[in-house]
Amino acid sequence: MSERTFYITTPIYYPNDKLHIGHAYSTTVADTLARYKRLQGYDVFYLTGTDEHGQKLQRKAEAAGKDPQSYIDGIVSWIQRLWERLDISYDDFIRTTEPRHKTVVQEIFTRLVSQGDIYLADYEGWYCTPCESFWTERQLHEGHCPDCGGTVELVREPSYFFKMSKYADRLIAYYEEHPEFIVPESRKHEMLNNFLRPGLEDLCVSRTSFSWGIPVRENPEHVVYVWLDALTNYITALGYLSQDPILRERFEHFWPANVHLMAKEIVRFHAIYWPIFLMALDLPLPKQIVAHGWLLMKDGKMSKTKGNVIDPNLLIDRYGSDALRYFLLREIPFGQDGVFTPEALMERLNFDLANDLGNLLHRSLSMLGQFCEGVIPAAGTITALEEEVAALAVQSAKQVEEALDRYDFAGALSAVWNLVRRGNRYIDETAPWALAKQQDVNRLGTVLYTVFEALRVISVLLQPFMPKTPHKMWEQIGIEPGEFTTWASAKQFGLLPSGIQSRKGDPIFPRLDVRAEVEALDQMMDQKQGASIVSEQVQGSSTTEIPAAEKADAEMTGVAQLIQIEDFTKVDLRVAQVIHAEAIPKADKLLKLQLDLGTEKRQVVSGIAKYYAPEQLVGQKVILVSNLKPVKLRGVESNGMILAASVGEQLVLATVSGDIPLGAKVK
RNA sequence: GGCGGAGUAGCUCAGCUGGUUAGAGCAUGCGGUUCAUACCCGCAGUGUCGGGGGUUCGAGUCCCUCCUCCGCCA
Repeated sequence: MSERTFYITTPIYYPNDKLHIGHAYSTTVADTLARYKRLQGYDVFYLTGTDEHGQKLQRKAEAAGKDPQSYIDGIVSWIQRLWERLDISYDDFIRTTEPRHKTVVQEIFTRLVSQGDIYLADYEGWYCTPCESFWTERQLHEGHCPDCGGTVELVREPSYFFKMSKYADRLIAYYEEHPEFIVPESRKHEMLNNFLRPGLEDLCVSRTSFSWGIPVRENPEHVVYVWLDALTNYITALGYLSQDPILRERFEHFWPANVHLMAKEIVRFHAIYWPIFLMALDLPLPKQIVAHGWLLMKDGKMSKTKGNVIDPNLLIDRYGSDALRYFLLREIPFGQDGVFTPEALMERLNFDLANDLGNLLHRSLSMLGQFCEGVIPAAGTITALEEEVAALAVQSAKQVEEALDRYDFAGALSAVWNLVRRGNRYIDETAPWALAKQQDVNRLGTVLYTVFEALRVISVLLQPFMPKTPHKMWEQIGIEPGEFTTWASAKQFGLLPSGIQSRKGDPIFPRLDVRAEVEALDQMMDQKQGASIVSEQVQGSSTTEIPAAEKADAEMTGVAQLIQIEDFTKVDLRVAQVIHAEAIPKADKLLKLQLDLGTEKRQVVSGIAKYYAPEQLVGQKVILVSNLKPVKLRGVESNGMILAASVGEQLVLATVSGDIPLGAKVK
């Protein structure tokens, strides 16, 4: 294991409802940092998860006629599916209802009681159920909850309290000794001026008004306060106080966290309560609390009632996960609020991705095909111009790191795009088509080599932000992930070997019809929740209860069972030939197939062993779903799926009716 | 009311510890190019850097004050 570790967390999300692009933003930001650190060679642990307790969830489940856990399970699997679709590379997903979390929280609570940091006393206050918050008399706004304006009820109950005041001075000192602790710094001032300096009140850390929580072991009518429960996920997930020595070791290895990432509204819990809990447990404090802004909609904060939420799945369906990630990271100045508008999204996708990056790759490959038979030439004489491009590439790589180190994602991407634009300009300046006409092979070689080397650097630098795009670029350029795609390789210009056979494909980002897309997106938002139901039914993955009103809404639109042509074109079907087939030991249904797609060979595992003997298959032409995410079946990697028709116990392979080259697209 | 942040080209924003003619992208106008996804490249701009005062040889960048917006708290 590497010496350098990097532990990063997102907040654990509250699964009372489906998530929106604001949550996707937090998680994407954390993912980008996790990927960046992995590329730099850090031993990274990236944690996300769900915060599954609380009265709100209990009531929501009741309203849906379900027990809380099964209600939550449905939403959690929806969330996990979303993260999968967004290429979120988390190392663990913690759910606060898991035993590994609950038992440790109970143990922590017991310990804090026994050392006197938590004590039992009477609590009286005004309670707002939707907000799960207690308010003092004077905090109320005309007798109503100052947060939501709802009704409050006077509650008196014996409760456990945490002695916050005992640790306040130590925390202030910690802030002073660690000026980087809270990012951005203005949040630190808020903490100091509003809470720490005026004096912390003891925090009520238990509830008796509902039962959906972690029971206090020595007094089970009490459940642990949601924040004490939720925040500790950051240590329970790693293995704090685990029975398993390997997990305990993991905790020692990664704790303290390098970054707790979150939106600004929960900074207070992370910057005050959490460090104090940790002090009481005698654990080191996290290195940084990093707060980002909100993603707002045109008409303000996202909210279900405003009907301005947009299901991230719809955007992924339409534009792809990389495009969505790019937009989020590029458009929102980190730390500030950003505004989501269909127009802004379209501009970013068309201008930056399609016109600048996609077109640069495409035009370069096109020239390479026409002038060099698709083979990357050796560079000839290097002039000052090439040196300038090379210098910019190296500089861009450094700027990306500097920007990422200060959480300036927009700045990092803009550094990459400087290089993209320089690439386009370089092509104009050198006019390879003219060089080809003049048959200036030496100069043409230099120019095209330089262009592709710049593209290689660009692809390497994009890895943290857009996980799929670099692979698409490499595939078309003709390089395999390896020594030319490492993070460090971006700082060296001239690594790309010559003689590579490129494989020009479709443009990696299609140019979009702005007007049509804006209209479609506006409509999606107008449809409110109906829109996400359509998406779910297409995916067939939801176990979430759909309220009747929303069901009716979906039925009225009448399109739930239809798919768009775009949905179909996402599936890349190819003609392939079986060149080898063998049974997989201990798997009576599976065969391991080697396929020839013309341009490449593929290994696919197929569940057709009951119907076909391996020798029957060799030579057969089949239809391959070529862009299916790779999986391991019985430990054997499968890169795609072949199509077959089946009914009952009958199954036949789908094939082509005439002669056509391998790799031909089926549509 | 207390504390903090922000106000820079039509729009979205960059401008670190004060230093030569204030920048980028988009939008606008003109021109070039044809390898490319009607794409790309060049040129042209416009800005009293919220208003006013001050410190300084010199301030968008520091200080004071006022206006507007936002955040946290009460």
